Amino acid sequence: MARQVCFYHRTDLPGKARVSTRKPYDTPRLPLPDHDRSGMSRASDQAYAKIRAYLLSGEVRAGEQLTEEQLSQITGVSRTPVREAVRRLEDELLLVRSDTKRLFVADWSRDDIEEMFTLRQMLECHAAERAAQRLTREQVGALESVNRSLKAAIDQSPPDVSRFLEANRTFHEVIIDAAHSPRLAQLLAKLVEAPVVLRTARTYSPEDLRQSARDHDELVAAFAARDADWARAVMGSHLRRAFHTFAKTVGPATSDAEARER
Amino acid sequence: MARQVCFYHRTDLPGKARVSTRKPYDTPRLPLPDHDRSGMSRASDQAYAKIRAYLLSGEVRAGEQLTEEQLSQITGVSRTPVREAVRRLEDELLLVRSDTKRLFVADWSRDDIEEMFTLRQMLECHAAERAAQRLTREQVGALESVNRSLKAAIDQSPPDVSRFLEANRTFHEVIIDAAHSPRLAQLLAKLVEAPVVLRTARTYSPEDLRQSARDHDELVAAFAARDADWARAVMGSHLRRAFHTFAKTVGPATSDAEARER
DNA sequence: CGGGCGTTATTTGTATACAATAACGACGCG
DNA sequence: CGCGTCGTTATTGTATACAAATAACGCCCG
Repeated sequence: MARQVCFYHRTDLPGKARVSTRKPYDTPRLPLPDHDRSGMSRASDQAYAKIRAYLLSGEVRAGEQLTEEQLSQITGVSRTPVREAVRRLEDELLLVRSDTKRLFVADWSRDDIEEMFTLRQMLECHAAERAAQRLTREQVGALESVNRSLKAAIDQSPPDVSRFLEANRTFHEVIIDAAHSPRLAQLLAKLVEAPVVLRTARTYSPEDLRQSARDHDELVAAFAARDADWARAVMGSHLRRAFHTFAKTVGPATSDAEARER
Repeated sequence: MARQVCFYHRTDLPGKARVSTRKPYDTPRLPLPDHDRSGMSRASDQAYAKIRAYLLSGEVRAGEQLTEEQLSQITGVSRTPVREAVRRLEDELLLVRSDTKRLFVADWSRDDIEEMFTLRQMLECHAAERAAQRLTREQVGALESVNRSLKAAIDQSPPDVSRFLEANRTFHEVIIDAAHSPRLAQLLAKLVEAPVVLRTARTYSPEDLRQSARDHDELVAAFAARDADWARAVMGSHLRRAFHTFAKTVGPATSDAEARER
């Protein structure tokens, strides 16, 4: 049980030499994204949250230029933590830099969105497959419970969309966690974050919501049966349909040849 | 053909109001990783390159703690660009932060490596499939040419490993480019970078190298035939074998249950 | 009227000083 | 002797000033 730790040795090139033979701080093998980090205290985290909220608020249009100075004033912190936050948002593809390092609000085309959904599907199907082989009874129970909450949100009138989205997010997170593939989780985090921008304009039809709930129920059934193939298949159709309901609100498809000219 | 640009409007909350109706700088839709960026001029880029070289040099051991101050002295720039560089290296999983933000050299377990190869295989098979449908005649020619260089590197005695690695890298890059999926490229970049750390200790058997070349030849054949399934299959076995030859030099596999206790 | 060129102003990049946080070590108490 | 507590030191985080890069503007010339 005693996790093997990796005793460290400070080479201390220019500073004072010092060797420690005791267990230091903590020695993560591979630390993985601070997924559940509660550390929202630091200025850069606040800046991140505020800028993100600003982008999702619709006050700012896709393609618009932003400056670090502006963001610094919006967030109330100096440019240093703003730059940190901006880097994270670039990583999530909500912000974008031109080749001369000017900052813009990302503008997602329909093809960009499809690409994103395709990748997400590929990775999340894999996650579902692995999860089916690894989920504990407790985790399956958690999924059921989350899904009850999701259905409750739908059954309200009007449906509580943000509660739905929250439950949906949690549902998928549990699966990804259960896949026990930290880097998979890391890659997915990047993909899942991005399209949230677009949800501002989204309207959710009750039927879409109910179909989602049915998909989740079937996923739970697949997990309970420990049927990896089933889980993968359901996850695949779940996400692919999600793309199409999403795409209906955007534009028609572009051919690859046209897209290449952009 | 005139790409539609998104004229921007500076809201300029606190500053001077100003509206421009002319095309500004440049308006990237989604800019995508500065893959080919020649911009290695800035201090943060130099810091990145130097730190990376330092990590690969073997002067520093996995699990060892580093401080921004040390890296600042090694690179000769101040902590600000060092922090920037460190963020990039964290992203590539060469560095790692503890939950209290201390910085460590990443320590990859065999399972970490397998996980990484699995993800890479999934994504790169997809890339090969797409590339088979999209590669131009010129690109196929480029692959052939690169592969000639790769074989030349092998046929030297002793084989020129770094030239081999360079050609190999280029070969895979051309395929990923041809897949026309910028976010796929971005995800793969993250995965491909990491294991390079481990190659310091790697010895490449001539037979492994030759098999790689044969795989590449078969890939080219699949591309020339525009056979997406073939390309995907060859890429899959190519990468899976790469993992096993890689793994032979590391340790035996760990069971998932054991791994969970770490 | 339009297009190139130098100047100005805006924006990003870097250095440095300082603040906040976390680890270490010593001390004191049970 | 173990273990919590507190002061010290090490390390990361933030603010600010300044430097470098680059886009905007006005000017001149064709």
